[in-house]
Amino acid sequence: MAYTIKDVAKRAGVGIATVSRVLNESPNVLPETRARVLAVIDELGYRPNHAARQLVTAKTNAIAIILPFLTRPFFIEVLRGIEAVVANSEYQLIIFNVDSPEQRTRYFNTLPFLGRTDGLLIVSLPLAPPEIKRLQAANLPAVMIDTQASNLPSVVVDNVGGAFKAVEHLISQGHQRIGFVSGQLEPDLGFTVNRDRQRGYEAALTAHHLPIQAEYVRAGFDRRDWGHQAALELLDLAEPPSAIFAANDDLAFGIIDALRERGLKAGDDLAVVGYDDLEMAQLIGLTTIHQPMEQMGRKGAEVLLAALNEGTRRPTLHTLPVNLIERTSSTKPSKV
Amino acid sequence: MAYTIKDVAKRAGVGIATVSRVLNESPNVLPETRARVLAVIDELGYRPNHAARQLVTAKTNAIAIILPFLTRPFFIEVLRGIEAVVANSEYQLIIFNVDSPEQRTRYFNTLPFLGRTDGLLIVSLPLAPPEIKRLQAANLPAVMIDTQASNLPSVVVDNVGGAFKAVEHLISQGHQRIGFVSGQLEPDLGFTVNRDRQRGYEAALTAHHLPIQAEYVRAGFDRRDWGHQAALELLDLAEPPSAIFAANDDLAFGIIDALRERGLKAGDDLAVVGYDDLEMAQLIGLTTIHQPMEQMGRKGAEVLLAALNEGTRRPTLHTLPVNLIERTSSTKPSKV
DNA sequence: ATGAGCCATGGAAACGTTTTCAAGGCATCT
DNA sequence: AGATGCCTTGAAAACGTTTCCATGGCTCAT
Repeated sequence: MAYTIKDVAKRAGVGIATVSRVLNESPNVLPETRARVLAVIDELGYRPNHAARQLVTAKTNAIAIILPFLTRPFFIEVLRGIEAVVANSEYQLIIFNVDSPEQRTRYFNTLPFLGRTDGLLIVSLPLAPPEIKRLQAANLPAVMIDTQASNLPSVVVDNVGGAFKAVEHLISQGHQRIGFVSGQLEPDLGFTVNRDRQRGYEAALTAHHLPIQAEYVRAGFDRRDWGHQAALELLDLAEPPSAIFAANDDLAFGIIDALRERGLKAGDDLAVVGYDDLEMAQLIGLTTIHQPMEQMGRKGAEVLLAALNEGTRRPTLHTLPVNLIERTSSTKPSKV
Repeated sequence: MAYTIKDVAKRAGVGIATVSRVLNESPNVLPETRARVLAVIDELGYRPNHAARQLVTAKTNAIAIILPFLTRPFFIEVLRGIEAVVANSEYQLIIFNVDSPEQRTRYFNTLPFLGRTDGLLIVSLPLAPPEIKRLQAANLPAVMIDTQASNLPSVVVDNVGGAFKAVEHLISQGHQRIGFVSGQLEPDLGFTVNRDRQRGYEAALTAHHLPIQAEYVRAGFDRRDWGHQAALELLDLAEPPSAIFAANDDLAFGIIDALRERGLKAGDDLAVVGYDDLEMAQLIGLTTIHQPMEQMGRKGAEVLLAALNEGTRRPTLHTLPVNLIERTSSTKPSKV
């Protein structure tokens, strides 16, 4: 079929080893030899066979990214950051989406990327110790993004601190009764975001000597319609909160929707703060915690590439900062 | 390092050919032999080496997807559909994002996926004839999604027809002066969406004996802020349009934003129709053309997999339907 | 009983590289 | 002039599979 290194060698009147040396930019090749070989390569349109190369070098030049819920904006942004970095490297990006606990288990049991990739980026999915052990046994460098493992490099944001900031902001606006709406606290796939943000919520209340009221905490699902429903439930309480902190922007959108349904307006009638700073948050004036999603992806990819190229493999923890973006959904309420 | 087929053969007391036969589910193996080999495989935790296998079979078990602007919702949805199908196959998904004309050129000139993938999914990027020729010369099956090539299987939606529907809807609501806001008509990367939708816009006007007025057509950029700016420009005309058809939802969001700035409301004061039916369109009540983005991805992936498995390679054209979703942004205007 | 044919199996070639090792040429130093 | 050593080069081994081909045992029909 396609030309092989042998064809090039024959045509250039050299041995295949010399062609290989030219291909791999070995310094010990006479300039004129190199030129001749390159000319033949160009003439034939020769391209080295990846599989053969991989077989002998045991290097795939690919890395895999494993992430859940390809549909959610957060993961897309992370993916973007990763892609941007990887595209500028010699590596290719193989993507594995996990949408269910079964799929997750299957992936980490069968390790389908083993032998197909040089490294692994794991987004948001916490790993059990035996799973980590298996990765390390397979000698597969891995970097965790938005989740943490003590013996793997990890890139995270401070979810507890971010939630603390959000709630503290509401308190500084004079709010005393602050609701919390989030997805499952112990979800199937083991994310800890919601739990962490709840912790930040509680810490902020406690720090300001406010009570933690169970009826103000609504943990349900990571879906907009849950935000909607939870907001209605909170509004129907005998003493409804005057502000709501949503564990992510999507929930906040649902909440704002519910308010509108009741003829209320976020900001004027009830303060709402979200988390993520999705593009849409700006559009509708949602106060929220900005987290550098794309940058998390970038950072994670950079750490992995560094590990691959330089062999560095210390399990460093990179914590990226989050900050509050004040918009109209949390302006000072008329009545406190 | 890892165990090889030789280790398994030796330990099972068979030849390597027999192990290979077991691995590949060849029928001509005695059940007891098979069982013995499988036991050893399990015992050693043996896993076949991909590179070696690829080298001899010339099959990679991977497909590549090339798409622009990983950040835009449309492409994400398509990607989702593709991923869903591919995940259930034996193939892995390698992703190439192209954000600039240079990158596009580089990809299609160097064909970095050549020899690394068995097939190609190309999203939205039109291909020049020589590029197609090169793909076919390399014997790389490819399927186009949201773009069309006469000699490659293609999955498209009817953009002209969709735009026609949108504008016809506005006309049926009594509108006579209808603006059109879109991104570049001849963009760098060669998309034809905007051009196609403009054609639909003009066709609808003509079909209903309405004039095509140049000042009502605002082609600029595929960005929300352009929608914003274009809307303001249209409003400032001596005789502003009473309705605007936006070539995509994102532009429509910008338009609605601009209206709000002027104290106007989409639907009440000026009708707005978008295109895409993004999730957010529902949230803000935008009338829009729904296109089955995820399904396009699914269909494209299915066509490619069929081509790979069955060797079918006819350049069939699959056109998916679009339909109008009526919401509040296009309710009957007070004054016509 | 004998030949034909089938089935399970193993040996070995082939896939296309990289890399090791040996060798030859040439310049430099003594 | 001869020895030393570096630089360039090529032959061949190795990587771990699949697959072709040959072989031997067995069944079945004659």
